Amino acid sequence: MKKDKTKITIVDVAKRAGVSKTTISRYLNGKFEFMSGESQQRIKDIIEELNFRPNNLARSLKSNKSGLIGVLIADISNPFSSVLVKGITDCCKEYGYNVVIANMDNDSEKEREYILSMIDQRVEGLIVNTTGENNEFLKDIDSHHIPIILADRPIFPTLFDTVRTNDYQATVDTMNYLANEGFTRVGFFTEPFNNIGTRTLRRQAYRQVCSEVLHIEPQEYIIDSKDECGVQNLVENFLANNPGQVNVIFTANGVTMLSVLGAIHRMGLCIPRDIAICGFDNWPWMELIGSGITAVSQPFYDVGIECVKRMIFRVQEKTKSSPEIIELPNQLMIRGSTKLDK
Amino acid sequence: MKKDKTKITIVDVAKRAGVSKTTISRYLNGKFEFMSGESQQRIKDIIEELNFRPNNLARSLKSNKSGLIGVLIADISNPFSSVLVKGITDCCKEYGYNVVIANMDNDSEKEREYILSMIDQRVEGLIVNTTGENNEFLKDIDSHHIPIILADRPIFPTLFDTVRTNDYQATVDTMNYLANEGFTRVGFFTEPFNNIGTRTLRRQAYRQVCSEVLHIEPQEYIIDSKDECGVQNLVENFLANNPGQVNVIFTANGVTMLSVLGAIHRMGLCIPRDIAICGFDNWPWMELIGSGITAVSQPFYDVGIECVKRMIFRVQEKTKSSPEIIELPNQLMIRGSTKLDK
DNA sequence: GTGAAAGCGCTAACAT
DNA sequence: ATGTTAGCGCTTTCAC
Repeated sequence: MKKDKTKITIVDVAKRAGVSKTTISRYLNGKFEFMSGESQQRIKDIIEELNFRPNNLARSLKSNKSGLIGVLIADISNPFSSVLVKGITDCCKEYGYNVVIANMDNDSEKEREYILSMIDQRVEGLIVNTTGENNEFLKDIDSHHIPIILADRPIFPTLFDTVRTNDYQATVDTMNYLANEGFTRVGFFTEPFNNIGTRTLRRQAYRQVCSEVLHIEPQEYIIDSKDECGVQNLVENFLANNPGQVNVIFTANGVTMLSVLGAIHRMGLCIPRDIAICGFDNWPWMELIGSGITAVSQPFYDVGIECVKRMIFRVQEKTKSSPEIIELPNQLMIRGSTKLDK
Repeated sequence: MKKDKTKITIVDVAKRAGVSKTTISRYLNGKFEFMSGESQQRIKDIIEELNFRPNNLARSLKSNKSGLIGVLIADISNPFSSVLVKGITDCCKEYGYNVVIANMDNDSEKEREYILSMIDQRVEGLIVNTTGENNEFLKDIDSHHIPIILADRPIFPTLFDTVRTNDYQATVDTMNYLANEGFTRVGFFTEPFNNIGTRTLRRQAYRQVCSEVLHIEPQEYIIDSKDECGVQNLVENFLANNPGQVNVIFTANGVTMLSVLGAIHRMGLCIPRDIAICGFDNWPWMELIGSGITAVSQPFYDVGIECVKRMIFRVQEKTKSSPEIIELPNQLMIRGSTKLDK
């Protein structure tokens, strides 16, 4: 039906309409005051007839605004990421931005490469779920005058706008809940910390409640989620180290939860009779395991939304204000995996 | 440490280095044969000193190559999507492309908007996990000479390159397995078909085995996964309709599986004693439900990879060849949810 | 109400 | 080995 043999430009439209390209440009930018009603209609028809679409590359070059926001995700296969990305893309659409996305694969080298590549693309801002290994590098990026918003994972001291969840408080609350429930030993299972602010915060909170409320030594187990056998050993260790106690495992994130649940399943243990468990990240399937897995539900979608809103604020502000931390509330979903028969 | 008060360009570098901008351009493009070793070193130093990064917008405008690939995802919150996206981004990185991503939210209107927006951005190709409602529109896009690759969801008749999994055969195989296992009734649970090729194919295969192997009437249940109550009713119906039979539920995708499992869980039924179940999409947590959920594992990561490879082929080919279907194999993961006591 | 012309930052003939 | 020049497609003064 429609055809266009070769790239058609504003000039083609202008010729066909018998006006100058200035007028076409004005039309494209909605400045209809500067043309007659006839011209306007004519141009409209011709654009449709030629199936013309303005070249944003050229527009962007002129205006120095690409309409692009760069999003760097530490590990996009983490289910957390897709919810975050959904929040970001949904909100960007509202503001008329497009999203360039990159997957770091937990590799700080890739993170650096991508950041530079995004700058080359002249993205107007960067939303970063950081691998945690590029703090210095990120600071340098500031010299490119590109706003950076950290998603979920803070960097200390606070140099950038950060949108995160109240992990510290949520951990404290969960630990207190466990203490009230009658648990006497809590094992903290986590992936390696790797400078990731979120994990570190959760550990701090865990330690605090251990010493101040439970009056026990922290018991921390660092797992390698790819090593099934290793995870199983750690679970065994935890149980062996705490005979006669009321034990519960606290996992620092969803990946760890999945690994530990796998180990428990292979070991044939019954939740919560043999071992209770709870942890960060809440997913629909958690309702389906036994009588449900107690979990901290994190508002990742909203984190995405808030990141974009802050980004827009930064892009529009005239004089640079100081970085801000936006903290969103987590919610503890209590299910059967931490309910003791009383 | 490094500073740049204002946007610095190739001209600034040229001035500082005492050469013409052509030479800088050559340097940026690695054409070192065209300059002395000294110039090369000088330029290198100055670029670092000024913290200069070439403006890709300008480069792209010149070369008419944005280095961008557009990716349209029907529903990015579907776990399937994040694996697909990971495949795509990983592979794009290898070929030096960046990825612009958009979430359709299963909305065909948004799909159209985004496609146009991507064309405006001059993406070099489009990878589309389509909502299934824009077949005509997609055809028109061809007039923009932009290669389109369909990811996972085919459109019939075949007008575009498509990378998908062998759903038809996998469904037939699974159905045959169920028949062999001793099941006499298979209920097919799915979300509305909505023109989505994948779902339609699975239904066809289901029907074929019903009539040719099991010699039963197909029993299809269309669920609304948001309506918990409704799902539960359908499961009850299925059981009520088939008293005295050996029943199994076959779910057409992961979302349906989750809904149906939720209903079964709330109804207090035991898998597989009261009801057996299996279906499309395999996720780690499926090992953890009872004695495991039998599922068809789909190679979504590889689908992503193949989409990009095909895209690269299209971008580079001189004369347009006809569309091709690339079919990747699924794998049936047999677990306890379909094992009958014998 | 409309147009001519300069220029965004870069690339690529075509010189020399 | 290096520079001059003419654009890429669009926006935006400034002039009529």
